[in-house]
Amino acid sequence: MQAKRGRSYHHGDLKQALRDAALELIRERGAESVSLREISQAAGVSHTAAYRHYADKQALLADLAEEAFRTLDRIHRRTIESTAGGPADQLAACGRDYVRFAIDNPHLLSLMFGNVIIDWHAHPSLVLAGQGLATTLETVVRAGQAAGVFRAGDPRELALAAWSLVHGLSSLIVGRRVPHRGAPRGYVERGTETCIKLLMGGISALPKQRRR
Amino acid sequence: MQAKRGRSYHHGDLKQALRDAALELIRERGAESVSLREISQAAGVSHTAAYRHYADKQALLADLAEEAFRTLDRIHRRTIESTAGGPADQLAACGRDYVRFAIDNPHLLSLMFGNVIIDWHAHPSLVLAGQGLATTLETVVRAGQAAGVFRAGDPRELALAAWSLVHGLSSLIVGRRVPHRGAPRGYVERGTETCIKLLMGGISALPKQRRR
DNA sequence: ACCTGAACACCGTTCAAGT
DNA sequence: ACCTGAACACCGTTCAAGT
Repeated sequence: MQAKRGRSYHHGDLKQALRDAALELIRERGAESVSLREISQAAGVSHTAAYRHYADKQALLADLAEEAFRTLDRIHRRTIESTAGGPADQLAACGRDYVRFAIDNPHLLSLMFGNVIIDWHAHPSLVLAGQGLATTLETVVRAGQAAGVFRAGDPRELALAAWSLVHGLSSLIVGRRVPHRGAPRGYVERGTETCIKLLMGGISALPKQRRR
Repeated sequence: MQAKRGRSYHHGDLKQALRDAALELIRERGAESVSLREISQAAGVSHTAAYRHYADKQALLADLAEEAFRTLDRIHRRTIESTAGGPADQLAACGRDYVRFAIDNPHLLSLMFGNVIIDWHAHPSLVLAGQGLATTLETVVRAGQAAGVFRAGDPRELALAAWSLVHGLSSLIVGRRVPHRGAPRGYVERGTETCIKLLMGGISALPKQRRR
């Protein structure tokens, strides 16, 4: 976490200072409402200094999105590690993690999945970080199939279905398409559990009577 | 479709001309990349003329999003009407409609669900159009429960789960988070069917052995 | 090597003025 | 009533210049 070179410039590490400033502003108001100029100002440099470290504004946003993808993936992997009940419980726990991450970081979810970053393919390491998230889910699905608790089929497609469910719910909550405030207490929580139940019911290899 | 007043102004109906021009530009390049000035230019008026008909750019975008919500809802209602096999088939058909709409109109889906429109609550008729979409799905879920083919539970939560699944898939496809081009032929189609199957497996009231 | 300041071509929005 | 054109305060980005 130290500057790689001397102290011949302002911040020791302007790139990290820009990241920090940008992340804070985006967390508050969303990437659409934050300009590169005010990020630079918040980092204490002139409005063109960022171009020494990023090709353009998109590159800075892509860097932050990449970090967010890796953070969420790390949360998933830790949860998988610390959940003892097998793949079904692990997948359900990851789903809850995902929704909680979205609720706690709504503007980050938009950055990761909205089209703030226009040309996704222009940022290969971002693509990789996104694929990492998908791969982790796929691993759990494969484990569940191997254990005979998840139904047969292409694991990538089953993982996609699981991802779609929790991502769709997160996206609807964050976008306020679903009553959030002003809804009966615990509505989001119960909606999440209903989604998880639907996922478990749909992915399970066991007949319905056997479960729970 | 006629101008409500005389021909004392350019287009007969500038508001509609603005809508048309905006919709075409957004379909091509996405709302984030289209300016109000070029929409006005495409409609053949000065860059401030739009303010006679919309409070600001957000209001124009909200108008288009509202139209898109109503279009998708109309598609759903027609599908429900023309699908004979009962609520399960109707819900599955709506899911396929939803994903197809997203693939055919990626930039519209972003407009409807991304955070291009910053203050969702500032546009009450847009909120209503969005709720209409949810209500239609809820109606099918209620019908399925009444017929005993869908499991018991709060129909709003079950409808939310169904919506989440197809919306999440659509959103991942449109955002290119899931291999689209360059993927094995029919990957999206098979992924969609896997999602629908998961939905049906999760929402069904019947034991697994009885289905299909 | 790293940062600044002026400059350029754009934005969204306002407002007085024209018909 | 409807539209225009100048003006304002912003953008992202480029580039010559400073240390």
